[in-house]
Order: sequence, then structure tokens, then C-alpha cells
Amino acid sequence: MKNTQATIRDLALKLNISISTVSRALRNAPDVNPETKKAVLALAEQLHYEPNRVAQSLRIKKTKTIGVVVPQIAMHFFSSVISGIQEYAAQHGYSIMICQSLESLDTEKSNIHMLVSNRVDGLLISLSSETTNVEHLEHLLAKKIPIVLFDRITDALPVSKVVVDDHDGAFTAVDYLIRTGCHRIAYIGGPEGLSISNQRLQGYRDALQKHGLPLLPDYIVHCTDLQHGATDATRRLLDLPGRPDAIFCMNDPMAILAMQVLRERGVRIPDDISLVGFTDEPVSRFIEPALTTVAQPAYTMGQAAARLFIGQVEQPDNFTPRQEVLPTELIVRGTTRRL
Amino acid sequence: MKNTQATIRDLALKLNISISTVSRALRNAPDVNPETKKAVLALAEQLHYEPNRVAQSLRIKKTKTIGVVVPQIAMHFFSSVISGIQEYAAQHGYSIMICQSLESLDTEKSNIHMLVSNRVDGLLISLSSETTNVEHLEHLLAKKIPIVLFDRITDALPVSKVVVDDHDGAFTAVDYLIRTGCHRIAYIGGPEGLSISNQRLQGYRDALQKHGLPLLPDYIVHCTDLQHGATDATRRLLDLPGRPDAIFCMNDPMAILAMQVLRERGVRIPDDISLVGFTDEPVSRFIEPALTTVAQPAYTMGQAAARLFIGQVEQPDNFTPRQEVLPTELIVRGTTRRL
DNA sequence: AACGGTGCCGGAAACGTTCTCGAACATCAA
DNA sequence: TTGATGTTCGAGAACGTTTCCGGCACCGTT
Repeated sequence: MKNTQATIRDLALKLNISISTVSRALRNAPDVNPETKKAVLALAEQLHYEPNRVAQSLRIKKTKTIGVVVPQIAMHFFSSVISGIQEYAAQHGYSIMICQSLESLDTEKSNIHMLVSNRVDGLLISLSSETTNVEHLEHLLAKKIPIVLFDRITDALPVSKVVVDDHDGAFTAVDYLIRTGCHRIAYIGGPEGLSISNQRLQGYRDALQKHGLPLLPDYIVHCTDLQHGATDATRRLLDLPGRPDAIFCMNDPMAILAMQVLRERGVRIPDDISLVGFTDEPVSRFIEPALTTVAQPAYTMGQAAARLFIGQVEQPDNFTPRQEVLPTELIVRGTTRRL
Repeated sequence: MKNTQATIRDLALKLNISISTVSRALRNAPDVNPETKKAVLALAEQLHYEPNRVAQSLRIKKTKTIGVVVPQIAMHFFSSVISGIQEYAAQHGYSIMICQSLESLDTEKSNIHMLVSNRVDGLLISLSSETTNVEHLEHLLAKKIPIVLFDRITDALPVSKVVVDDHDGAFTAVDYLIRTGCHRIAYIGGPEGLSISNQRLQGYRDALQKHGLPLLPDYIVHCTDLQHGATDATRRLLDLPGRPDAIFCMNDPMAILAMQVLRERGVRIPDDISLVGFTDEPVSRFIEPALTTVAQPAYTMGQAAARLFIGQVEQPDNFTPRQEVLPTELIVRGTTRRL
């Protein structure tokens, strides 16, 4: 009894045929006798033979593995994206290898090194909030390693990307706020370099402009700390001489932090201040009052990223970078006034 | 200019030394001249050489990769566990490959095949709710493939396991319910074969018994559909002649479904019926009323599973299966009466 | 001068596949 | 009989490493 995995060689020996023939039989090649083929397949079944993907990969120089880097696995948005990636990938014979950058550029780099060492066929990346310089990604492109960016993207790279329509989502949300009677609307965003934050900021700006409202620098706050920065930001906004009557936050966790500060200070929502988030985390519909937010299709984004990637590696000839923009949807709940 | 990854051979050629020497230099072997070593490392740096893990794996018969199978990535509990696994693994030089069974036994099997084909060094598994028969896992053990089970485990396998103290968590929760004056307590659980559901059921039973309360079969409902079954289950409980005055649910999502049914029917929480969940999802503290629940340390569980696994593969000599039981904590919130 | 030890290095096999080339044989038509 | 064609198969190289084994040069000791 062998206590190890059977190899193609074991099959060949036992059947008294050559390794090449076994290989052909397993891959259903045309030039092999149907009888031999049947014998090989039967024995493979019997010995629980599993082809050694490591050896295959070395030989054919493809691993059928996709490297995925996200800032934080345990965020609902990202785990949903991953779920979409994983399902699409599995359906097309790909495995996925996952890393989290934890919003650190250094960790992102070392993640990527690890994945490249593992010779993944390419990378699906959502950038850390620290990542403003993308030299490490340019190196990969120089080595012809395909990359698809999603959600947290950069314009500096000629690769396929999939995002939600951040500008439009923000524009719609802020437009809605204005139409419910808010005129002093603040924005709490992420660090300056973060693509999604800037896109959403631009949507906010354009909505104000459309309605002829002034753009006050004091009303725009950038948080470098994505986890807790929103608390301070909200406090600062409340202490302003002209207190805002609405706050639009870059994402739901920030909006929830803001909500807690507002509650602390006895500010009524939405009567005194309206609040809008982004993402539609599962929490948001259950919180009191339920959070008005911009929903983004996370699972679909994952599928799209995987689809673009596999399309690129399986038909490299007619490939050009493509940017896919997914629609968002404003979900009106209790933190905004009625129209 | 090469448009492909540099190999050890490229380094050797360029430095006019042998492949063996380069290999030794890179692995910091003792029997290589410090000067040569320096030259090799310098050139490696310059050419952005990354060792080919695929070739290494084939040669040394270890991939330094852990296969992970969970029912559903996009559940907060599991994504937290994965986060813990990933971090611990990365710190110890391991990559992780992730699959989701989507609560299907067939998918679980094909996931495992894929991972085994990739020659992962072993598997970290949380069983699907459909998995009652574990022959497919016994096959792996016969092939000496290490397995560590977490959360959704089975007693049928002599492998390391990490769970939370489901019995104790349930016992504490139900004991608390009784001490707040509830006497007709129902349990909504998962399918019959699900380890965590049965453990929690036993904790529930023992708490009732401790207080001399009767065990009514009508008060115990098993849901095969983990996603939506709790809705029907709650309706059935409410229609019972002797309506319960408390419901203990196997997890938070089920408790939230139950809560919605209660609200629909105009039942007051906790005055008419108390409600307790399990897991402490992020939602649970924000929902109104905030859900009393049993918190489990998901991230720690992931770390522990990875730790047990790596311990097993790196010191196989003194290995014996170990079961690690993590403590839970009852978080009292608004869905239960005060003591 | 011969010897053993040490430091450094190269050759070559092996890991489990895929794939190209060509061999061996049968069949068939001329 | 010859040559052409087709079917089935095997030999062997290659993918990029690691590692065993042995070789050479140099040193100090006897």
C-alpha cells in the first residue's frame, strides 16, 4: 500500500504502457486506442489518481490560479467581491489565492511578491489606502503579468478595471439631499490618494454646482484613518460656525461612526442633520434610524473582475484594457428627510 | 530584454557560475564563498528574480499552501475566520487557497479535489450543512493529507479541531433566559447533522434540566434551509397552543429573521418574547432592539486553526490530534429582559 | 614529500507532467 | 511487391528547482 498520491508513472507501470500514452489517455487525446484509454481511466479511478497540478503548471507555465489582494477580507463588501471572484473562477477551472494588505503598502507589496513567487497567472487587486505610488505594479506589467483592478483603482495603469459608478452614486445621493431641503452639505472621505474617495467627492461637487450651492472647503474632510477617523471628522464639522445640515460619508462604517457622534451630541437625525453613506452594508438597514446609502453590487463586481481577467489570459490576442462601470442604487431609508 | 521571469539559470549564466552555486547562494547555504553569495544576491535584486515556487514545490514536495473550505465566504463569521487564517499563515510563509461549498456536499467534494490537485499541504475545513457522511475526508486521511476542522466539525474524524464552546455558550444563554423569568423557551436550529446546532441544542437541554423545566419536542425546530428556514420556524412556534416566551436561535441571522416575524405579528420584544442569537454579527448591536447574543471569537478561531495546522505539518513526529475549545461570551442587549 | 582536512564549486539526477518526433505495424491501392 | 496512409505508441527533452556526490585547490601537519 502506498501512502502517497498516485502518479502517471504508477499507472504506466501497472498497465505496462508508456508514460506518454497514459498522459494522452488522461487528456483524451485522439491518437490513443479506445481500449487503452478505458483501461487507463479505470485504473486512475481505482487508485484515486489526481493529476499533479504543480507538475502540470511547471510544464505548461500556467497555474490556473488567480492572485487576489484586498485591503481587508473581513469587510462585507470585500468578502462579497471575493465570493463573486471565487465562484466565477471555480466555474472556469481557476483557483484563487487570497491575501489582505490591511491598508498597508508594504504588506501589499509583500503579498504581491508571494503571489508572483507562486506564479499565479495574474492578479486581481483592490489597492490599499496607502498606495499612491504604483511602481510595484508597473514592474509586474513589465513582466507581462496581467492585472485587473477593482473598486480601489488607479488611472496610472493601462489595465482592465471594474468599478461602480462612484461619481454618479455620489451625485445622486447629494442631489437627493439637496432636493429634500439640505443646503449645507459636508463630505467625509478617505485619504487624498484614494480613487473611490475622490470620485465620490467629485460627484458631491458636481451636485452642489448643479444647484448653484457654494463649495466650502471646511465642509470637506479627508480621513487618513479609515477605521476611526470619521469620529473626529464629525466632531470638527459640528463645531464649525455654520453647522452643516447634512453629511455625506464615503462609506457606511464612517456614516455609522458619524451617527454615533450625532447621537452623543443630541443632534436629531434627519431633522437636524441628514446622513448618507455608501456601500449598503448589511448593518445599514437594521441600524436605527436605518441608513440611507448608495448600494454597490459587490458580488457582481467580483464576477466581472474574474471575467475580465480570464478573458484576457485566454484570448490574449485581441485584448485591450477595458473599464467596466457598474451602476449603483440610492437606497432611501431613515437618515434622510422625505422629498 | 527578456519579457519573462528570471530564473536561477539566468543568474548562473550571467555570473559564469553553476546553477547549484546560485541555488546555494540564494538559500544562504554555508558552503559558498561570501563574495559569490554577494554577487548572486545583487544580481537577483537587479533582475527582480523571484524564486519559482512551482518548481520548488515539485522538487521538495511541499507547496507551503493551505487549502481552506468554508460554506460561504461572504458571511461575517467566516470571513473573519479566513482573515485570521490568512494572517497567521502569511506570517509563517504559507499562502492560502480558498473555496466555498455554498452548503453543498457536492461542491465541497469538488473543492477538495481542486485543492488536492493543487497539492496543498493540507486542508482547513468547516463542513457544509449537507455533510453528514465524511468518506471523502477519510480518503484524504488515508493519503496522509493533514486536515484541521473548525466550527462545523464532526466527531467521526481523528483530526485536530477548533470550535467555540457551543454547549457552554448555549447553556449560559438559556440559563440567563430562565433567570430573567422565561420558562417556555424554544430552540431554532439547523439540520440534524450539523455539529454546532446539536452542541447548542444540548446546552439548551441541560440548562432547562438544571432548572427542572420540561423539554417539549414542539419547542425544538430544525431548519434544513439555513438561509430562510427560521421564518417559517418562528411562525410555527407562534401558532403553538402554548406559545413560547423566549426563542433561542442557532445564529444571529436566524434570530433576525425571527425578530422580523415577531414584529409582523405585533409581538413585543422582550416583554412578550425574549430572543437570543449566537455569533454576534456586526449587525446585531445595531438592530433595534439590539440583539442579545453569544459572541464567538472568529478571528482567533482562524488563527488557532492555522496554528494547529502548521504545528502538525512542521513537527509531524510528536503530533496527536488536539481539540481546541474557545470561550464564548454572552452579550446582553435589548432583546432579553433585565435580571 | 605525502597526507588529511577544509572551503568552494560543478555535474547530474530527480520531482510529475506535456509534447515533439519518429518508430512500428497494419491496411490498402496500384 | 511496393509505396502510401493511418493508427497507436514510446523515447526523451523540457519546465526550474534542490541536493547528493564528488573534485579541485589550498592549507597545515607529519
